[in-house]
Amino acid sequence: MLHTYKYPRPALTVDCVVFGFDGGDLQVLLIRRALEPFKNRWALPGGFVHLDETLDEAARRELEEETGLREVFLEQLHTFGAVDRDPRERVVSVAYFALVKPSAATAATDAAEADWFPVASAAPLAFDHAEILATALERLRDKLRREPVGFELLPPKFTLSQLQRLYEAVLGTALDKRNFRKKVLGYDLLVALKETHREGAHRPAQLFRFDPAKYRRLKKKGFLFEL
Amino acid sequence: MLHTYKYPRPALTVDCVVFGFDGGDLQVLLIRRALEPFKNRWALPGGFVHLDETLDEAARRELEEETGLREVFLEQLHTFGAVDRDPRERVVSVAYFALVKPSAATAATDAAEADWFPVASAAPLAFDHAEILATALERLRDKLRREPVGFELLPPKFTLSQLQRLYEAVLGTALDKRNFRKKVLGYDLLVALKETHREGAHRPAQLFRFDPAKYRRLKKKGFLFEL
DNA sequence: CCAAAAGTGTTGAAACTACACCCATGG
DNA sequence: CCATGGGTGTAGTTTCAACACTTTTGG
Repeated sequence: MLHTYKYPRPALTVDCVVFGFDGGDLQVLLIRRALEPFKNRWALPGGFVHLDETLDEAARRELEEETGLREVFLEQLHTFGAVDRDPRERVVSVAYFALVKPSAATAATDAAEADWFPVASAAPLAFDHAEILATALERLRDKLRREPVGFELLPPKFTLSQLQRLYEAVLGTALDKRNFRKKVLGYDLLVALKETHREGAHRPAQLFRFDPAKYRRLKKKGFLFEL
Repeated sequence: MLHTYKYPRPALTVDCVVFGFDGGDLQVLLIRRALEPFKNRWALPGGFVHLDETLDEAARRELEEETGLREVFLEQLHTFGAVDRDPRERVVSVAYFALVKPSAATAATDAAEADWFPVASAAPLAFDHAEILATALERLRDKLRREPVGFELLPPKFTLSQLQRLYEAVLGTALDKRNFRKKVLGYDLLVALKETHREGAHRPAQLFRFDPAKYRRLKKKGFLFEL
């Protein structure tokens, strides 16, 4: 069945910039394209928006279809509409950015043609996806400093050092250990667990979890997180 | 001529939230709709995206066509894609937000069915435009606190009191005069002019202008403006 | 006992808040 | 001369940055 309109319309897609963290590098999830154009190039997961779904729904659907990921932190990023961003025809793309925890991240690797790449060395990408990725990175840095979202990239139980390494990897700066701990704990958003993290030949580390309820309460009172 | 596609496509529009400041209230520019649906209701200026223009270009074109405004500060806000946001058919809208100086603002009033409303008391709006406006307001508050964009809502030459009133109107809080002046001048982004602003039966006020070049230089060095 | 990461306090500098009076003008 | 908004400085408090050593573990 064909669809006919009085005026021409751009095609509308969603693309997702999916970030993960392996303890060392910030990573992006990419899909190897099976079809032309840009056949065999790596690209952001995404696809066409259906008429009966919202943009958010389209992003989640495509993400699940192409990478198997569900229940991730997902947020609209920016809409890209350069006239020639797709060589075939006019395509406008609503970009999303997603954060996934390491547990989910490994699942994604099973997906057919998906793989993780350190953001620093992301191969040449299809379309304008390099630009989209750059925009997403900028936004992530901003968000990390102003909202407690780092936890979305860590396991539910994590150590302060893991959290610090994440901040350092994303922001690209070294942070002072004592000041970092003071500040983070000062917000009183982390609960110390009765467990420790043992690994390697050194003192075990205290595990914490993030308390989202506490954060919501604080946010309502106009509280501003700032790393 | 008709246009035919293999899969159905949403229509794609842009909508602009245009803010102005009259010295007292923050205002939005609205258009009275001439056609159904929502005939005679007030709505955000906007319209369909053409195939040969970027989204930014579409926003600027529509703005000029419907309000006569040109050369305004314009930035993409968010894309709205609820399935039933337009009762006729699926329409996805890329929302923009714009800041205009008082001089330009008066021009807009001449436009056929355009008028300014205090944001607080914006009449019932068409479609989901109230939601778009709310999102834009949130963004404006955020932006005003983190980037020096307030000047886009003031005349090229302005007094510190005008600037402070703008901040107070947008943020909805009273600010301490001395601290405000100290902070703003401390950034060294304003140049004191040799003119004063005389008005009313009191001491004339020093006029300033914003120095965009200075700001660009500072920004490159990782400087963060914060009111 | 050695290597490796976890954990912990203090001090000086800078930034923030609160606050009250004199100044220049027009009417 | 009076009403109106313009303009200015300080002191106490809080926040920030810099900085080095001890602890616990596994091998």
